[in-house]
Amino acid sequence: MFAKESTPPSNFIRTIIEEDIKTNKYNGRVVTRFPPEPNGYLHIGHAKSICLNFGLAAEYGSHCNLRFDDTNPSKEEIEYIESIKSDVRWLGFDWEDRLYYASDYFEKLYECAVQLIKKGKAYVDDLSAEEIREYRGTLTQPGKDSPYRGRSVEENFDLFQRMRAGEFKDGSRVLRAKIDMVSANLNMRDPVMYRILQATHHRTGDKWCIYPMYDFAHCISDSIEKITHSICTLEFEDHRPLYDWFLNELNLYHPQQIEFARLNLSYTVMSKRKLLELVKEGHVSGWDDPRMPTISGFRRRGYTPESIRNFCERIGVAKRDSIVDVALLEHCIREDLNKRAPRAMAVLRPLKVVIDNYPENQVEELEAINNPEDPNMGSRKIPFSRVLYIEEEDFCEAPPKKFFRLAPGREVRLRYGYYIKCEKVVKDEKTGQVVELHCSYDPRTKGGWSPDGRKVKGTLHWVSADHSLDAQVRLYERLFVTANPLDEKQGLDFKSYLNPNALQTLTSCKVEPSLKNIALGSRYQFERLGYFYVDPIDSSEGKLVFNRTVTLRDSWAKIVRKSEN
RNA sequence: UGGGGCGUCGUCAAGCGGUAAGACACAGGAUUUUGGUUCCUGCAUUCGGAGGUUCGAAUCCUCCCGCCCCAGCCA
Repeated sequence: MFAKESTPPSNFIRTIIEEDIKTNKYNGRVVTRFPPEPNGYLHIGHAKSICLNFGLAAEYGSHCNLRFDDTNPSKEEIEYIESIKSDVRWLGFDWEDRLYYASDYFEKLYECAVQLIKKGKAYVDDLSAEEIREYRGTLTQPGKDSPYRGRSVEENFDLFQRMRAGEFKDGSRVLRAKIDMVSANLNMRDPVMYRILQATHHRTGDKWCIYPMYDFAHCISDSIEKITHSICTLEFEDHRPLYDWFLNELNLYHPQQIEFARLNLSYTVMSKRKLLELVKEGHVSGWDDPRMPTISGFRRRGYTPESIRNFCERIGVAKRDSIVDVALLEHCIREDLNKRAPRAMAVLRPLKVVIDNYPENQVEELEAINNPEDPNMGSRKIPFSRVLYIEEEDFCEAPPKKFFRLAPGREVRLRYGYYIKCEKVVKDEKTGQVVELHCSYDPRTKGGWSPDGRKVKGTLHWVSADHSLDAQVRLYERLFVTANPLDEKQGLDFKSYLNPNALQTLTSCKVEPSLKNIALGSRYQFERLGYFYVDPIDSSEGKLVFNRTVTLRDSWAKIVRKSEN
């Protein structure tokens, strides 16, 4: 693990940076930035970008800025800014005193625009949005010049000043770069630089009624911050000529834009728009619903920042579109929690077991190891008594082949307890449901060892009925039933692939008494079941609510699945 | 049918003219008081296809095929 972390895999961005350092392109500097728009919560795709940008900076002994790309007040909110900051921090990254906003640069941006106007490289256009679209042409047909393209520098300057002064209404005019209406790259067909928006900005208030567009604001913001490598996703590749054009025309410090493929994860969706839709339509409880691929969702699910960082490193960085198997993410969190999470016993679907030959009222304290992977975590005592609960699925009246658990007449081990043998099955007369088991125990097998060396095939987890604590447990599965919900075959909407069983809430779970006063947000492995997280929001004094982060690998389930097919 | 990208194992992904890393997944086996963990073993004679250059090609050239992105006053 450490070897892996100390020698990060090679990728094309690192190669570019190494080359730039060698040729002294930026005097050996490496400065990056993470530039989210505060219009939604961060998802694991952003985590990839965060790890990349902050990681690269750290690797080259430099820094990465956090900059909010807040140029569109109609979509952006303070709530998102706060969530983004806390998510980046939670992931383990630090922007120190370099928290920036594109809106901090509005005045500078305005000056740049004026400069382009004076250079004859920008003009105010009175065409409507629809007309601009028409004049732009199509993918295969060139565009044509706006009738306003030939305005004088003086007129453009005057109009632009009056746009800023609020003399015109929304949508009536825009400022455009004068580039090339017949360019094969649509982004170069006189892109809009400023639009009029009579909106209150979350930071600048009503100071502005014109707002810069992404292409104009982003390159200049990068330049102001002396970024060296401006890393963004593939869809901006076509924008690079424009990025370069603005900086060249303005004669500004010029960072290098580099594009990589965004992360896609199987069994989920990654676009903010779609995630917002799930939130707004109530398919999930919020942005931090543990079913969501958001950073806050994974946090609430019980994922650790380490596991997510490790995942981001393992998936690599490249330019080809891909869908990473969510099994890799699950592997990363299991790997982390296996080493760190203390073990405990919890019974999700309790089946009552009475040990008939165990003395009534007797209680024994048995020793249980907290984490077999880490002896330093010590051990604890768990009470054993005559009436216990075991997992419903650990008993089978007519066991199939390879079923090693409890069955009539069969002996199994209770973990850290005794060997018990099923003597009698009690069923509900009406439903035929097994409601209780009567077993006998072998007093010589205390702790789970047999002096005569006889072996049992199965070891079950259990809790003492009188000593156990009640708990609510939420079992989470994948949000979608299909690996690629965007593959909308037969015209099906991605939401038609939503997994109706992605959340199952169990309310009559029983957990061992040592979990009495555990900390909110702590993580446990419930033996044989999976890793669980104490939900910090819904748990309270005397009320335990656990979220299942991920199940343990389950080779028995695999066998069952195979035999079913 | 314009422009920009991309095609290496089921999924990610190294490789940059010297004869296909690694991870996940999967399949066997060993160990095991978690059917967990750990540990072995197997898993691309082949790099989208076809030609060509070369002693030698996933790497260079040519053509072809496929996939993604672009026609917001979103980012």
